[in-house]
Amino acid sequence: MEGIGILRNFRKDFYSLVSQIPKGKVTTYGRLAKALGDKIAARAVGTMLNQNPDPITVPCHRVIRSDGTLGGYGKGKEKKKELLEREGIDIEDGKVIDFDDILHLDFDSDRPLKKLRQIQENVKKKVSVQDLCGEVSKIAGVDVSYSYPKAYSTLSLWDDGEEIDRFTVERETKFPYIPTYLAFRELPCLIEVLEKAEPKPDIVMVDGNGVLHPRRIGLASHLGVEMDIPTIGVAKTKLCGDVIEKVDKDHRVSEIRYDGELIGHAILEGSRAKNPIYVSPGHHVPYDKTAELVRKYCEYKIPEPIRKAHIEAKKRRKKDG
DNA sequence: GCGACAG
DNA sequence: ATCTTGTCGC
Repeated sequence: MEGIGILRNFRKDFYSLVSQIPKGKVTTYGRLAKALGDKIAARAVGTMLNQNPDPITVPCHRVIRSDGTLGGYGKGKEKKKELLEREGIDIEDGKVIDFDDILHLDFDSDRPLKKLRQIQENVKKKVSVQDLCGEVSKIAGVDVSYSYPKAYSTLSLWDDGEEIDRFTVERETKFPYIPTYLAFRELPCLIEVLEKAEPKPDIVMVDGNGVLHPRRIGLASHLGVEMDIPTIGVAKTKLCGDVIEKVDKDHRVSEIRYDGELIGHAILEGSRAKNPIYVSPGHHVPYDKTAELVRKYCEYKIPEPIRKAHIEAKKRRKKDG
């Protein structure tokens, strides 16, 4: 996989960025996200600060919210306030005063997320929704469960409507969850579990999007190109796009469009399901075949291969995680 | 307060 | 994704 170096060092590089904030200055979650290359990572910034391995060299107390309020702190907000005031920062009514003057902006960063976007653009060129999966009998569903920093990836293998195998692999999480960059977190896990699958599935259902993505390169599509296998993306909530027509018991399928372009379908199956799932081609599977195949495997809201994988991965996490 | 960004 | 008891509803 391209950009593996970035993935391995992403967290370390982030903590180095935080260490650049000098005493007497502050920055915001969003500014740090921008320094990483994409403001969408603001919440991931908060999560990583929360996992700060060394508060001595990584001054996460100097990261506050864009409205001047302090935000969270591992040892409590009072401790954060105390540390900031000790560094000469004025706080009134829980807000930092004279914000602009002490805002640290000039981070020395190579903006790793910008590079990852470039990788996505390159991979996207290789995505195809042409039918190359042929006659489908063997289907795999994959899902990943987390107990930081461990990741448990489970594969559920089906042949002719019957589950024939199910197993889990364990590895370290190297990259945080950042919306639209999910592939860089889960791809290593999914590739590892899929390489061990025997026999090889004709098609893989992934817990995440395919081309239903702002850059048309979600996890399922990225995985499909990376391993050169047919894939389908199945998401439980909507990442982007508009559901054209309301889905209910009578209208179980609706197109999802983004900038007027078809990028997937909302599908409501399973008698107890209230909200739809969001389905899109990953690689080498057309839109109609994607929707048809997913519906066929929906006993409940989520297609069975993914559901079984999901339950098993969670079980493994709770057992030895 | 609303809207909201896969896992 | 994870943190988490009981509870409401089909």
